[in-house]
This record gives sequence, structure tokens and C-alpha cells, in this order.
Amino acid sequence: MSTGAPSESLFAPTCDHPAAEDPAVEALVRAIIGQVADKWTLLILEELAERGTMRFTEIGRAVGDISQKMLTKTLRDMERMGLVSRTVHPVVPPHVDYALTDLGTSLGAAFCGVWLWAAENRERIEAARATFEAREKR
Amino acid sequence: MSTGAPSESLFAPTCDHPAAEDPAVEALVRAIIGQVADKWTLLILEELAERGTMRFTEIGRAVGDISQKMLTKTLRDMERMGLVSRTVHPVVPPHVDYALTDLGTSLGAAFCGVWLWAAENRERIEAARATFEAREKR
DNA sequence: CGGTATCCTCCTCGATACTG
DNA sequence: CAGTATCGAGGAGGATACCG
Repeated sequence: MSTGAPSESLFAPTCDHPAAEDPAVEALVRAIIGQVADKWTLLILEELAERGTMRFTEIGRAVGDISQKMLTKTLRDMERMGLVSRTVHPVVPPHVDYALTDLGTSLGAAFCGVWLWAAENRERIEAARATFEAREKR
Repeated sequence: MSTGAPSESLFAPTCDHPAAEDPAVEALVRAIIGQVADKWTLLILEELAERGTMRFTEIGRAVGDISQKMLTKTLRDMERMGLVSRTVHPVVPPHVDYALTDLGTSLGAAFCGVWLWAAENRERIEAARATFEAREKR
């Protein structure tokens, strides 16, 4: 922000290799991150974290430009991992509520550092990109 | 610097919506995360964070099962974003060194929270998956 | 309303071959 | 050693139509 030193003490200072000790664990962790770091997952996570319980189409509208297929798929995957809970109210017309579990909420908190990093360093990245493009042409 | 960042210092523990205030910023941040949360990017980031300066084939060997194409592409993308620096030593045979920039190092630190989350909650996720599969069958 | 099923289109990614 | 160029398979993801 005002001074340098962006976000050093948000979490553990260095975090050299959290799960790198066990290659099997690392592979699993990597797989988890791969699924969790999905565009739609992140967006849905955000919306649910902000608004609490939401209905299917409500999430679709909030996220904006997501197809029904991707919305269903992403919600299922999140449910499968235990990030969201799905509650069906047996009425007509159907009514299905989605909400973050504790696990989902904690994931949102974990991603906070990355969000802040991206927000803080957005201009730096754009500048780097411009520099790279310029150097590329020469 | 930042266009109208009113120093929102009320980013308390939970980090509800870091950049959600400005949709344009959020879109850019999302794009950044999308690129940064790539499987190979994460792995290369890890290796470079642990070992420091490395050469092209050295990174390839360390990461393990990455094709030359993906290694080149990912390193270029990371360089483009200013995450790594690329130094060519004009000798025969060619010698190219890669190292994390300050930005790259800070990204590694930011991702620390997610790594820890994934490592800590690995078993919980696997349990949730098992539960989901079981419920699916009924 | 909240899905599932089908088709179709990019676009990523790997394998292979070649080069300075 | 450190790439670039080309091809081809496969999966991600959108559009559309239909169902409980």
C-alpha cells in the first residue's frame, strides 16, 4: 500500500515446502489445488462467502456468464469435496439451497492471500507484461 | 498508483471481498489467478523457490513429467507476468538461468495459505468424497 | 425451478522432429 | 543445451432441447 512491503506477514513467513516432504501427499495436494483453483469454483466461492445461502439460479445470476452445465458441474464438484452443502426442499416448484460448509469457508480464507496478492500486484504484472511485449518486438 | 484505492484497511481476518468492489479490477484479478493457479506454474514456482537459480533442463528434471513445450510455454508466461527472470549466457553450449523475481517469491508466499489448507484438509476432503460417492449410490 | 442429455467447437497439451 | 515448428488426440466448456 503506502509503504513497500506488500503482504509478508499475512501467513507463515516463508512456507518453503509445506507438503513437499512426502511426494504422495504433494501429488494429492497438487490435485486438490488443481480442482480448487478453477475459475468458476473461485467465483462461486466468493458469491457464497459474501451472500450466504443461495439458490441455483441465484448463483447463476450472481456469477454472471456461466452456463447451466458448468454451474451444475462446478457445484457438484464443490459438494463432492465438501466445500458446499446442497439442501433440496421437496416442494413444487423445486427449491434447492446451496451454502458453504466450514471447509468451504476456510478455503475462502486460505485464498485470501492470493486474492490480495493479485489485487496488490495487478499493476506490476501489467507493467511487466508491457515490458515483455516491448522487448519481444526488438 | 492505484486508481482510487481508498485504503480499505478493514480487511479483517476473513477477507470477504478484496477486489469485489470494482468489477473491472475483479475481472483482472480473476484472470491473474487463472493463469497463476496453473499446475505447471505452481510446480515450477515451488522448485525455484526451494532451489534458487536453475537452468532449463534442470527445472524440467526437477518438475518431473513435463514436456519441453509446456516447460517453455509456462516459463515464458511466468516471465511475461514478471514472476521469473531469464538470463541467457552467450556461450556454447547455451546456458540459460531462471530465477524467481521478488514478485514471484511473493506469489509463492501468497500461495502458502492454499498449500497449507490443502495439506491440512486433505483427509477431510477425501472423507467428503467418500461420503458423496456413498450417498450417490443410494 | 433445477436439473440431465446431446452435440459441437475450441484449445490445451503431449509427442515428434528439427535447429542454432 | 535450449529451444521452435507441426500435428493430432482429448477434454473443457458453450448451445440447445427436453424432463420431473
